[in-house]
Amino acid sequence: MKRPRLIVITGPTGSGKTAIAIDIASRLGCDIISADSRQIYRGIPIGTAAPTPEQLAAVPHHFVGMLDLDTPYSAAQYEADVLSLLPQLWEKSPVQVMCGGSMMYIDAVCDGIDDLPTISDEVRSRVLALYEAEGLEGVRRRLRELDPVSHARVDAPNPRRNIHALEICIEAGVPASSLLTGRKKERPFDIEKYCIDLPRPVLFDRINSRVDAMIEAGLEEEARSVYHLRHLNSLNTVGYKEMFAYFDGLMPRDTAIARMAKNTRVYAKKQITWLKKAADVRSIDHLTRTLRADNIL
RNA sequence: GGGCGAAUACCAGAGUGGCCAAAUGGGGCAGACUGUAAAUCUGCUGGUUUAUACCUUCGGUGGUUCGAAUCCAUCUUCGCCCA
Repeated sequence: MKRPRLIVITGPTGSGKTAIAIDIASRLGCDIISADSRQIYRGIPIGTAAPTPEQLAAVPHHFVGMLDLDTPYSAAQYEADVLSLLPQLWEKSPVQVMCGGSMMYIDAVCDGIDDLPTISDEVRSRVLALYEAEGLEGVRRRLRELDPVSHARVDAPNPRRNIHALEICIEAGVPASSLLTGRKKERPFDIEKYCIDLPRPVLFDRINSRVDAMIEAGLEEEARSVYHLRHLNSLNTVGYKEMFAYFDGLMPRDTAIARMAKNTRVYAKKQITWLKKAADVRSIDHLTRTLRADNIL
């Protein structure tokens, strides 16, 4: 019996993943599992370049526009959700397509991440209080007491990482580092990763014009409509941050738009860096070639 | 024609005798990443393959000085003001 397959299509933002994935999925007759930490939210389709209603109608999508903006979500949650969904999808087709640029989400599904406790509100606010009272130093000090290994390993000047390590220690009652196995999880399916790799000037041109298109499509209105929720993590997102700054009078509109494009380019670069490190990613051409050979494309 | 002011690295902009290859911001480049990841954080950004080292830079030229981006003279360009 053949193992089911998961075809992962990824690449930096603006590289054209969505269109390619839809093309391929529609020919394969499968669904699309979106791997995008922002398109998963409802109400922000323009700024996140979510698939259009037509695209959504062409191929069944999962994890798009699924959550309210105030619902917390995470890579681990995504891993669990995808793993529980996949068996149902495979009943329809032995090949499924995952598409997205949230590299950590993709890794969570493909390689797994270690089981860590969910941080309770109580622990979260306790650590936050410590951070506010004693700063990063205070957090680092406490972390060193509870978990010297993490203290040494965590990116010292990074508040979020230190806070999180400490939260895990407190929540779990054991050192966070003791919970990390560093082992890849075995999956009962084959995974193939493909990446769209455009020349940087081409990619950056696409990003710049996509920002203009978003503005034309009404990004400003969309951002206004969620402005009251701006403190939420789901809106700590390129496109919205800059618009909010403009609304708050922190910068002129033109500057906000220019920064949006710039920050999108920076984001793309981070994705490229992540992709460079991944050894198991092949070029998208490889996929289209094999599909053509099989007469699917 | 006269008076004043300005000229600094990719850009903006500090620096006004030694601690200056030159603050800071922007932009650019590179990287980290195990439950907020479109997040969060880091490094580099005159040259010399490494450098607590050397070399070349602060509009041009010539001086003063042990030592100049910083002082003087002069030239050039730009801005403002008076004709």
